[in-house]
Amino acid sequence: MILLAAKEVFAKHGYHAAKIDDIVAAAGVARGTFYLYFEDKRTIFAEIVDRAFARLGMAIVRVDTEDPTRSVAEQVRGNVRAIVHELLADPATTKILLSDAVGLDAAFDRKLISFYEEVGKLLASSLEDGQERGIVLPGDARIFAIMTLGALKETIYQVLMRELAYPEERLIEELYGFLCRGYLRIPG
Amino acid sequence: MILLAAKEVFAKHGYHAAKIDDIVAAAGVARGTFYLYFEDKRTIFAEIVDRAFARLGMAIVRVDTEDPTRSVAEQVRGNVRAIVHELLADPATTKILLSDAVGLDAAFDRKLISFYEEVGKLLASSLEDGQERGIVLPGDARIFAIMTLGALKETIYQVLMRELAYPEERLIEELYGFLCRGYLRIPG
Amino acid sequence: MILLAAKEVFAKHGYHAAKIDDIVAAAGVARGTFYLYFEDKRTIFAEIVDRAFARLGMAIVRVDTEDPTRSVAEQVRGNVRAIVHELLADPATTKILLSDAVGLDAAFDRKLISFYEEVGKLLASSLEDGQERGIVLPGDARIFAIMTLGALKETIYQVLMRELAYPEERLIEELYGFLCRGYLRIPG
Amino acid sequence: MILLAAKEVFAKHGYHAAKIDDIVAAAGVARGTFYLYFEDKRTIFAEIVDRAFARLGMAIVRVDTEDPTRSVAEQVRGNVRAIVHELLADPATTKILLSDAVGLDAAFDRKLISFYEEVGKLLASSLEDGQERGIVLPGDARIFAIMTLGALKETIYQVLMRELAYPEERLIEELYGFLCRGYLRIPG
DNA sequence: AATGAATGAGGTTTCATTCAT
DNA sequence: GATGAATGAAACCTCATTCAT
Repeated sequence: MILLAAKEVFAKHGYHAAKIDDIVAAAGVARGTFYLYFEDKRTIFAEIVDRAFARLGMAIVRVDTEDPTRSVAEQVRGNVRAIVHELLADPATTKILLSDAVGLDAAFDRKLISFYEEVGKLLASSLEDGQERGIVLPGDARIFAIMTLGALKETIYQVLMRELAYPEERLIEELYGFLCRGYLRIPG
Repeated sequence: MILLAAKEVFAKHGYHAAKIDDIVAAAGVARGTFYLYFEDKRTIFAEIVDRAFARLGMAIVRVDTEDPTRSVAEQVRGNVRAIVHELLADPATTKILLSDAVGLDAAFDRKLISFYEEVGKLLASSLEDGQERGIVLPGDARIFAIMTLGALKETIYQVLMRELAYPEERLIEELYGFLCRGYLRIPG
Repeated sequence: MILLAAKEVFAKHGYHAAKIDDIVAAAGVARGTFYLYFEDKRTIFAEIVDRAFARLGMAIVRVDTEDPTRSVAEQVRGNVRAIVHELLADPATTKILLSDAVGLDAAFDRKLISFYEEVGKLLASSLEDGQERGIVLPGDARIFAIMTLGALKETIYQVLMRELAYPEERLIEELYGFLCRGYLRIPG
Repeated sequence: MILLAAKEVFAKHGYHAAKIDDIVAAAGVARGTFYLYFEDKRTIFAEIVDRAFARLGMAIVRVDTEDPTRSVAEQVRGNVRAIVHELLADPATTKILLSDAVGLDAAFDRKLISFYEEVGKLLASSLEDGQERGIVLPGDARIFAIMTLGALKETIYQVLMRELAYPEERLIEELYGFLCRGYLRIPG
């Protein structure tokens, strides 16, 4: 399938270094077949990114602070787990999201920023919810959300790019712990 | 000066959309003159990134837990302040670092990863130092470093790309607070 | 029917802008079906032109200067009328003949020139006949034929392309008059 | 010079069969050089046609029926002579005008029709002038103009395409005679 | 040192045609 | 007979780089 082949090629070479020829060769179809299904290179790349965003969007569940069946801790961990799992399960796509799609062009930057803004809003509103219940420390929820997102993105990015050998569960625990406690205990 | 012009053009359009013509037009020199000073497009871009990395590298100072004149808190805040300031003082370069330089090609990815690895090592070793003194919570210092870097990068990235109106000092405080406490206080 | 659909599409868009897709869409058949009936795009276009030429060829009747039942004037008018009628009755085909088929490629140019040459020969021989009988002024009958053909072609071409609103009979009279008298009466 | 080379190539192969490669080969420059001076194939073709139209437009002079120094006959002959000369002097361009530029696409058709319309208007207004002075027979001057144009175009077209060996002066005389007298003398 | 006209490799895209179903 | 998914040759055009002046 062309989309799959394209995903691998983009992940391997990056957007610009990936030639249509590479994609069709990987897919085992003729050049024309590519253009039968996708308008152009940009379009298939956007398709890959959009699908990934859609999957990720579905992996994130709003935290319900009043849910009697699942503690907030469980729900937060669950979210972190789902996202980390989604990202690590398909490294090619994740590399595309975190590396190739970044700084592609102005229009694509807007798409990325827009997605992260949505995620940020969802997270921030959960955090504000938590702040009302005293579960979340006072402070700017929007920035909390951004920093959380950044910690997560960078962790996954470096794990993938540097091929760091951390088990998934370990990353989840570290991220969760970081959110709960930070790490600095400055005396006095 | 050509380098300055190139910086603005790269920041505005991104690496690939930036044409040599745009750069020389912005610099007010002829096309040939560009190649008198820079080997090629890649080289001038790398030069911009390398200089930025050098400046950033110099902004970061190893935390000395035994310095009697400056508390650790002060030193950490000072580091965060220096980095944030450096990044916000030259938004064009920062946009290049955080957006355009990402996913450019395999070689450039290595350069980026390598810089972040260096920064991570420095930070991690400070953290390990702090752990011995009980100032830093136990845990994987390398991951702490990565998450810290991610929180910082994403904050600056979104502030620049979304033109969020946070005063510099505010961002520093939020980042510092996040490192110290996280934000979650999960009951029970 | 495919030929009909092709005729309309060629007339509307011109040979090169007319895509096989447009033709089969207009004909309501699948792409493959087209190639069941026609070798290729060139062939169906040539078919349209050839049929048109055949019809036109049949519309032209050699003038018989000795026919006791129809005067020469009647016969000439009849020829002009038949040709004009044939051309205006099927504007799509006429546009193809006078516009799309012109300058298509070397081979097609030869086909056109060859048809016009045939028509010219027929006309010229009638004119020579008339010259012997004093009905046609002395002069180069071949050039008379060419100019007559040109006047006719241009008139129809402009009527079609500019959508000039001349009634058929009017055009016939003007053409006939032009052939009989020219229009200049240069004094002295 | 590229324009010259393009003209020859277009005249020889026709618009569509003429490849940019043919043009640059004929011009002895690299492919990129072509695009340095001309936007694309269409543009250089239009440039050739526009220049030809401009030259032809300048060759045509409005007939002044009151000019005491040149008789109307002289002026008409002069016009025919100028146009025929212009067309025969540069056969490549003329072939382009009369063959390749025809039916190229809708936009180009409009350009052609528009030029012929202008020429037609100029001629028609001269003819109307002549009608007032009794020099031109009564009748639709617009159609006279069209038929005149057609006779001229077709004559030149066939002379070029069939390589008919008529001396220039001969063609001028035949055309002039045709306009003055037509050729039919239908008895009774 | 500075220029900018010329270069041409390299990539994208189109669309007439084929052929297995 | 009919279909339409697949083909791939062919052509266009861009733009980083060179080099004679």
